[in-house]
Amino acid sequence: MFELDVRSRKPIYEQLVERLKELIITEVLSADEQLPSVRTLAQQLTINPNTIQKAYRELESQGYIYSIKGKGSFVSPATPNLTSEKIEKVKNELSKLLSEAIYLGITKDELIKLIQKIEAAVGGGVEDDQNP
Amino acid sequence: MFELDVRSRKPIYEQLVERLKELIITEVLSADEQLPSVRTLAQQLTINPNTIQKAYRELESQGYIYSIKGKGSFVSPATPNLTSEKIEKVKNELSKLLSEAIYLGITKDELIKLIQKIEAAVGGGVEDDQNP
DNA sequence: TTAACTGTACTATGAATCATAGTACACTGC
DNA sequence: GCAGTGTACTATGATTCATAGTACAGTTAA
Repeated sequence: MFELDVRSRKPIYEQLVERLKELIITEVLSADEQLPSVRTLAQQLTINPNTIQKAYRELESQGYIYSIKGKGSFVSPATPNLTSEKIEKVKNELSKLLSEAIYLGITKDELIKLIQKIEAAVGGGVEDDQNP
Repeated sequence: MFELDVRSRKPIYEQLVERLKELIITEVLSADEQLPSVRTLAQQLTINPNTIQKAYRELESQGYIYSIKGKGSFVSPATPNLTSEKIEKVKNELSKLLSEAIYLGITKDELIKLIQKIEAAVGGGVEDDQNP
């Protein structure tokens, strides 16, 4: 479920944040579902509990999960709250990447297809399940 | 022209790489145009020449610029050569960011508009100018 | 040729970050 | 109480980042 590259230049905790975000966004992890405990996950991945904690802290600050002392960490049910500022940031990163993609020869049509594919997979977050 | 944040967690040389890529992609810097020398730019930005060199080396390895000993560093005229592998990497990053964007509530229509806007600004790198 | 520029390649140093180890405390649920 | 949970520290070693300094090779114009 987690593929970590310990010799990557990208910090382990960042890899964890990315991977968990992915699982939450694609709804592999459902809302209010309990995540593995800091110690359990650390043991599974044979890394330090502090590293897990750092990833969880980051995810919580970004609104993707919430933690309750003594109980555990859980997937946030709704869209993160940091919306406006966060959205600007994502749009900004997206603009840079899209420019690079076009520069590298990826066509507009390809990009639109990519969006449609992803939208179908993610489902726009909120959906009524009227079109199964 | 260059806005560097020395206290950012993002390394200075990475900020430089990003910014220069942006200027090249948007054709603010033309093909074969000479970049400031390592020492000159370092003096202008009041940072170490080694940091500039690291950024230039990275840009050269990615195919965005080329350097000639004794002459200088110049903007590469064509699309980078690392295409296939590089394209896969960009597509991968793009997928993650697009998923996050959709999750944050940005609609497919907004994303398509963003693409069109960027495509107009960048021009797709190679164009026949048949549709002005 | 000389002088002044260019890129490039080293070594060394200090600061910051990352991951680890270990300890401790507060809370929950059985 | 006890075993689980999150959380907050300190400390240490490895790595990365940016700096300073030196050196060498190539280009260009005086």
